[in-house]
Amino acid sequence: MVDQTNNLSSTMEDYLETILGLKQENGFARVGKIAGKLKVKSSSVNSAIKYLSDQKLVVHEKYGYVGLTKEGEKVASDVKSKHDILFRFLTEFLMLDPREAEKEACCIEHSISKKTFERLTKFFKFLENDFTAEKPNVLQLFEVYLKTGKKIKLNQYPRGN
Amino acid sequence: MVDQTNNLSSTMEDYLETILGLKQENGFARVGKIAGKLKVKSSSVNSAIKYLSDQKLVVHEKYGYVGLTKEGEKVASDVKSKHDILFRFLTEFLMLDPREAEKEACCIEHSISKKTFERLTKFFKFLENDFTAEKPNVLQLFEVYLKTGKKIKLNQYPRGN
DNA sequence: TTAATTTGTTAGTCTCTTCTAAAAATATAA
DNA sequence: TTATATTTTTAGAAGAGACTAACAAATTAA
Repeated sequence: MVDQTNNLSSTMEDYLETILGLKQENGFARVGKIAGKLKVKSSSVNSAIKYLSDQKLVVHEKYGYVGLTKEGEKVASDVKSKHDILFRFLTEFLMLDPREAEKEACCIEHSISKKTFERLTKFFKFLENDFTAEKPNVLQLFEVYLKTGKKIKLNQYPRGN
Repeated sequence: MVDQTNNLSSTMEDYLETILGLKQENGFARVGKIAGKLKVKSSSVNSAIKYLSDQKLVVHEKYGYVGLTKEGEKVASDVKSKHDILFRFLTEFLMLDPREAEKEACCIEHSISKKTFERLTKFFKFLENDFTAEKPNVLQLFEVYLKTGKKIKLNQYPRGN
């Protein structure tokens, strides 16, 4: 059993997440690209990688590719999952501008608990496919409210679309 | 016009928020109490206060009370507003344990934008008082779903309570 | 009013994360 | 294959924010 007390700083989580992202986009990650994505200098990436290697979250041979260990990949994809659900929540539910939502998800992703993540996930499951007898779902009604300030009743909402 | 570019770290926001909280609870704030709330040493509070004084967000005479300037109070109560709406969201909506929700709100409060705050606020306004023709509202249905995993239809929900 | 206790301040250190500048390795072009 | 350009690494410095330890002021008890 490996030490599961992954008490990583959000900075380090960002590095892992970025490495995962680059691998998914390009098939590989390297120092310069990571720096570019995170808008830091390569030397900062280097320090981070050194630390993450010591933590057995990252593998890296000098001047070569940067990879994730099994453990590192788990951490990275957990963070990414949080990011994604937050992005959905901010765009689909609160109807924020995707660009803003993206930035904001990046911040919040490090702060939410597993439980909150699960609940948000369940909430989207709950909303999936209308389950009421009526057509319009909560989101549609909320959208109307945001636009018009009017709380309409289910039976006032146009049917048959 | 004062410089509104209050690009404060979350640490500094925490100090301001704590000072506001203590003033509301006890009528005043002082170094030791702030340290206690934030679980840091008094010397750390001192450094923070020095910085916040320079920023004209806090007033402090040696060995005396710590107060907020108009500007400082605004920042503090903005953060508190974010905290409160997040707490509501986490407890009332995602139905998280209040203790967990409290801790989590403390983290997220520094990451959410004004827009997100506004949208969350509007969402609660939107939910206020049932506006559908039916009794059960979204929250109640979601609660049932969380507990039973079942998506019930409006017309299957017991009436007349 | 002096002594004891509590509270606040100062000085200096440590960790984290960034940076710059310079050196080393690798990749590309001539 | 040598020269040039790019990328990576190293070393060292800087800032934010925490800490400890020692000192100073204020408060409380004798």
